[in-house]
Amino acid sequence: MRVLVVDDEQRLARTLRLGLEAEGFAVDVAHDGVDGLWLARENSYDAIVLDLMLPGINGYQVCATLRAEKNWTPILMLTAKDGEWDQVEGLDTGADDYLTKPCSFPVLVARLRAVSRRGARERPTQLEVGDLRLDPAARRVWRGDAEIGLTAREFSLLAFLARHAGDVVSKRQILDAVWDVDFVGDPNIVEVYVRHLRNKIDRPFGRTAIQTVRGAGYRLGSDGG
Amino acid sequence: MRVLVVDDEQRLARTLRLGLEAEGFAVDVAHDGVDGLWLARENSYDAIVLDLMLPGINGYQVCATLRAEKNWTPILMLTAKDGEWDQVEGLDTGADDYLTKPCSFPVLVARLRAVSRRGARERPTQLEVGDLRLDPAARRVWRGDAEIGLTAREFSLLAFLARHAGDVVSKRQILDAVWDVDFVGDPNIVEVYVRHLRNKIDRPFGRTAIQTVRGAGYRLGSDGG
DNA sequence: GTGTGCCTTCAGCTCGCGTTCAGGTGCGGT
DNA sequence: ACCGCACCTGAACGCGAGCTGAAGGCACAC
Repeated sequence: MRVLVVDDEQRLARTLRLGLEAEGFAVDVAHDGVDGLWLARENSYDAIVLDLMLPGINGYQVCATLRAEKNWTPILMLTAKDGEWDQVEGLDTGADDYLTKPCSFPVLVARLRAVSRRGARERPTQLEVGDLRLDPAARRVWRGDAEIGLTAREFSLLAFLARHAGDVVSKRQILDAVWDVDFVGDPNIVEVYVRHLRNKIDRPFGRTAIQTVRGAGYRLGSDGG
Repeated sequence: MRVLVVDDEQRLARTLRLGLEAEGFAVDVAHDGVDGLWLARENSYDAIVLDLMLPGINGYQVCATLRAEKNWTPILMLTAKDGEWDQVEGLDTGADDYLTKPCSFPVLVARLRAVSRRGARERPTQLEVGDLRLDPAARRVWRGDAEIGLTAREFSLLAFLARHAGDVVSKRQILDAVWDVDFVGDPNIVEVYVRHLRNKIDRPFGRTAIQTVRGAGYRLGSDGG
């Protein structure tokens, strides 16, 4: 779970980062609207926590800009205002949920989970690449009619490749998405898991769906398999 | 699209009426549980927005009463932040969705549409997964012809799994839905209850309807049992 | 008070999974 | 032809997710 926190209050931002990381989120932080917008564009987050009041461009504008760019990353808006329900009127910037500061941390985490889950639900139910079929919700994979058992990591990796089917994805991109943005350790782990996958989804079927692009990364293609 | 709003806060009810009408809904408003119940009985709505805290009879009772009367109109329950959840025993009141106040208007509309859409395709009185059958209203469960006695928690858990049959649900999702959004305590409780359930609905029948998906959660499936 | 049933906590255990490592292989560059 | 680097391979290891049995605590009935 990757989360972007955009808040100019250093102390709050820091608290959020630490707390969310403790909850198992991978957290990026931006301290103003420009940085936040840039990070949101460059990366793919599961959710964005966005403070309304920001130096430079404010939360509304960040949100509206992203939506205008067809970026549907779930956004949880933080507002210091009282009068809570006033937000109801005319607040259609495209945020998925609102929270009034101060709010309790468990509440924020719960809402964040709800919001990102809802975003996830709107993604395609099934992924298909050639005769390879995977169901992210059920966490199941088939090659033709044969179901294949994968471990959690193997599944995450395959799902990531499938979402970028036909494209080359670098080892770094894979580490960021399947492991953690700040993964430290031997990148060889990717090769190891690619091998596991090939042994399960390719070799038994005489296929080569996962191709190595030397010096660039890997590509999942329907051709060759 | 006819919608009934039941809320005793005049200002909020007014805001909702105007907003929803602007969205093209036909809106009726009731300011207490008795009126709400009466309107819900007399008319046929596509959805009901129901505040939990009401003078006289509360939202929970309204919901339970309607369900007891086999009225399956989709219900979107509104709760104030924190605390009120505690009063909702087992969280299985028969409401179709919950929303915590304050919430954004777009969110409310989206959820309302989702809920009424779900209701549109003939809400099943009973949940069926393979030869497992459960009646949420009566809180009874059968495997084939044999009725199985479950405790409140066991039933809530099974009902939640059944509503997401075929999909993997994480331990966290289960805690949020069956226990509380801000449940604190040993998540091991989920494993314990899964075990209880298996001992009652699977083992005696030589089935494995509840599958463990290591690193991801649990899945209730018709296959495998 | 006594008893019963349910919810929750805890500690011990097991095995699968994730990760690391130490070679091995082959492609690309010069 | 040679070399270096990127990638492949097989095995080994440590850990932690999930399973289990038991016991404590609480509410409710009698």
